[in-house]
Amino acid sequence: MVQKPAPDSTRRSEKSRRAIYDAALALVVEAGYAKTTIEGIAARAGVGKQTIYRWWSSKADVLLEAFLDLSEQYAEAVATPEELQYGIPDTGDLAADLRYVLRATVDQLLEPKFEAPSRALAAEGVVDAQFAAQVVSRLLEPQLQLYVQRLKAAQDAGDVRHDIDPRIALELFVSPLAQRWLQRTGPLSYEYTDALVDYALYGLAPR
Amino acid sequence: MVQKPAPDSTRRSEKSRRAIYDAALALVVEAGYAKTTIEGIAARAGVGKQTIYRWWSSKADVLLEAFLDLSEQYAEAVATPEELQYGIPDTGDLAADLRYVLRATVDQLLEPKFEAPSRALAAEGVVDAQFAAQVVSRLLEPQLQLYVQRLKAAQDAGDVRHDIDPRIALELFVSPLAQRWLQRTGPLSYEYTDALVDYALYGLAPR
Amino acid sequence: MVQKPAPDSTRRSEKSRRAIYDAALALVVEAGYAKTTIEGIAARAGVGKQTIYRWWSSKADVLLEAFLDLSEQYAEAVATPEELQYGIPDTGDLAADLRYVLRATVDQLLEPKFEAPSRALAAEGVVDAQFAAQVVSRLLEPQLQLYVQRLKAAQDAGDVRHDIDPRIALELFVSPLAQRWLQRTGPLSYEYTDALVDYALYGLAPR
Amino acid sequence: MVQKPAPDSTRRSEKSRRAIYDAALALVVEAGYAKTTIEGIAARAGVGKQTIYRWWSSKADVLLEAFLDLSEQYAEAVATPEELQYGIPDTGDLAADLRYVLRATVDQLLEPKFEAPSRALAAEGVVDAQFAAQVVSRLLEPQLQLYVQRLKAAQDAGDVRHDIDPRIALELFVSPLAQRWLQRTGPLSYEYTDALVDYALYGLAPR
DNA sequence: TTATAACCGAGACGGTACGTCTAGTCTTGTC
DNA sequence: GACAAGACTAGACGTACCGTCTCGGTTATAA
Repeated sequence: MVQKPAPDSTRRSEKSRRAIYDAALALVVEAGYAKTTIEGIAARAGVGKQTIYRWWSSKADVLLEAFLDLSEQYAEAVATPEELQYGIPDTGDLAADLRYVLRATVDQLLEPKFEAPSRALAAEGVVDAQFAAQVVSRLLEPQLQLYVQRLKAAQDAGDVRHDIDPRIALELFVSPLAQRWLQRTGPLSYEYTDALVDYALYGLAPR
Repeated sequence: MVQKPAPDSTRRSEKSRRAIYDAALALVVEAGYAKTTIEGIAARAGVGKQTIYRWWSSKADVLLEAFLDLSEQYAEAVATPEELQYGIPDTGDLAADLRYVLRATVDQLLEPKFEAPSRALAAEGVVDAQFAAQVVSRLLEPQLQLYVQRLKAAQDAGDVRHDIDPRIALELFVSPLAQRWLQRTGPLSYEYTDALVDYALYGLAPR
Repeated sequence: MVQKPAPDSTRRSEKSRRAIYDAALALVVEAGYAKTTIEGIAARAGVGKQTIYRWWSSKADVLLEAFLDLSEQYAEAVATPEELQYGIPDTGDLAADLRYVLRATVDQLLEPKFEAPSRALAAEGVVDAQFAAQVVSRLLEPQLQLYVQRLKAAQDAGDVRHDIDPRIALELFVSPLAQRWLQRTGPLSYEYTDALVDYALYGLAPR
Repeated sequence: MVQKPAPDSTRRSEKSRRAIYDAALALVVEAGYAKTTIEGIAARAGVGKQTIYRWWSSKADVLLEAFLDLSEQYAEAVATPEELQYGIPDTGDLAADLRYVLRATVDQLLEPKFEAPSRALAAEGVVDAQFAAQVVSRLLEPQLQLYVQRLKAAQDAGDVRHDIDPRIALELFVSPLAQRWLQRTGPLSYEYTDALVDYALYGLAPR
């Protein structure tokens, strides 16, 4: 089997890469993922198709990198210095901190520039295990680890049972929100996320 | 706008419909959703393309109906008479009942004949709101309502706080499983689902 | 080989046949032969497709009968009693008679209701030998025989050489007109047809 | 109206063009014009459909160019140097020259590789005025002009009346042959074409 | 006078081809 | 050698008709 020699990344055009990211994100927002095509991205970016095929293996791959790039830019632009380590606030009141973060997540999930590409990546991952591994390791898991850290701190402070696994525990409030958003099984609201925090922390069974 | 007259469903070929369902499901399992085409379904079913376009509006639409049909068949074939009302068991022990059902769900989620089409429907819904509404109302919500009923019974029995909303509460253990499966954010196992039931019922905070 | 039993023509619907003729002719005039379809004819005639397939073997076949019917109607409506035997006038002046008939032919060839179906039949015949045999025997040859008769009369009157074959001779003036019209190799005009009569009767070589 | 940008003909694949010509001609000969499809041509030529649609506007258009190309090749292969100017022989005996050429034409008209595509082009032209203009200007008229030249030479030599129009005169013997062939109104033979030359040159009326 | 068989309008069916669109590869000329 | 441009083979899209078939309904002889 003849292996195509890897392209020389030192000679890569930064301008083209940026144009491709912008075009891919814009098309997904404007036309939807299904109607976004490699040809369309190339045309909008003013780039040859081969330049896309040289550096990425699929439409989804382009979009993943474009979205990661967007997230980075966004984080740099918005975050205050103390949020730059990009954690979940720790005011000592776990419930309040979680309510705050989930409310912020709701806001972000409804912002079209994030929503459209996020959905595209998620959909691709649902159906393509290999791609899902990329999405999880580069996008989802890093975010979930922030919750793990906050929950571990809460365990140290005695606010969370010591026999629970933080990696599972976070799913009690994160996954319901994720599923409602992804599968549209219900509306998103602050009341909803507040309730999730309450139920998750104190359980469904009477005390 | 010119409206095509609706086809006469009384003259519809039952044989063709069945063949289309079978072909669609088989192709999704064998080749994957992305490589499943209307043309391929028609060819495999021994049917003209127009027969598909006459009765369904898209590949996803075909698959949804095929899957609903499959579920019906499966339910009829497998269910014992008392399960035929198709509920969640109520032995009086809520935790045990939920553990049982979630373990069964894990088994089903890993069965290829269910997994492949389920993922396809989910992925389409993630990206297409209109289709998602169909999936939710015809597939997901009916299943979720079974949990609502069981939780209400548990409230009556005093096993669940009276101030919680069952429709939200069920998400504490269902959504984590759904998300791990859909997005592949973690492995599925009986230990995992057992833990979910425990955490959800008794909360994360110490008693 | 199982032979389909011939349909019972005594029970045939005259109304449908007329409607089919009208629809076929109208569509060929309005939309052109290529865009005229059996389905279109059936729809316009308010007739089931099977009613067409029952009585005719092809689109061309329908059109041939429709055109023959039209010609009959036209002949009955227009012809004076003495023309009803439908011959070429014989005033004793062969050249004048031919000039008259060819001028009338030019007029008819340019009339859309005749032109469109005539062209369609001709085109089909060019490419389909079996159909051409129908067209020749039912449409073209009967008309050409009128020239044969007139030329034979002219031979008897001594106006035409006795050693010529009238069936060939008539082509000297008829075929040029036919070809100009069919293949559009030149314009049709009275001057042109007058010239044809002159050249044909008296030859190209100097006397 | 949005105009598709014209493709860059300098980058056109010569190999594909040749393959398309060959496939088109072969299919018309083997299967007939009606059963020759763009898809079939593409498949036989080992070419994408788009490559045909990029360079031609219709099946008829492909065939016209294929036939012109064939004619060129044929002319180069067969013609002796002196025939390469490709005229009608001028031995001084007009009648003999015309008899010779018309006999050769009969032979060619009956050769399947020429007959099938010629008929297809003629049939299309009968029904499509715009296409007919192409056929006439690129195929028919150049051939007819050869007769015009020969007849003008004959006029100079005193063998043809000076008051006749050669462009019309040639039709006296060419059009009958053309019509018999096209519309199959009669058999083709050397006796027939010889008679046409005789009648046309010396007229039908007695001398 | 009914029944019964054909024609009839309607249109669903298995197919085939249309003309368009995009995938992914390859080629050409520019920087 | 990366790049913009775009021609190439391949094949799916959704539509339009083909010619066959099945369905009720409506006549028009034959029982």
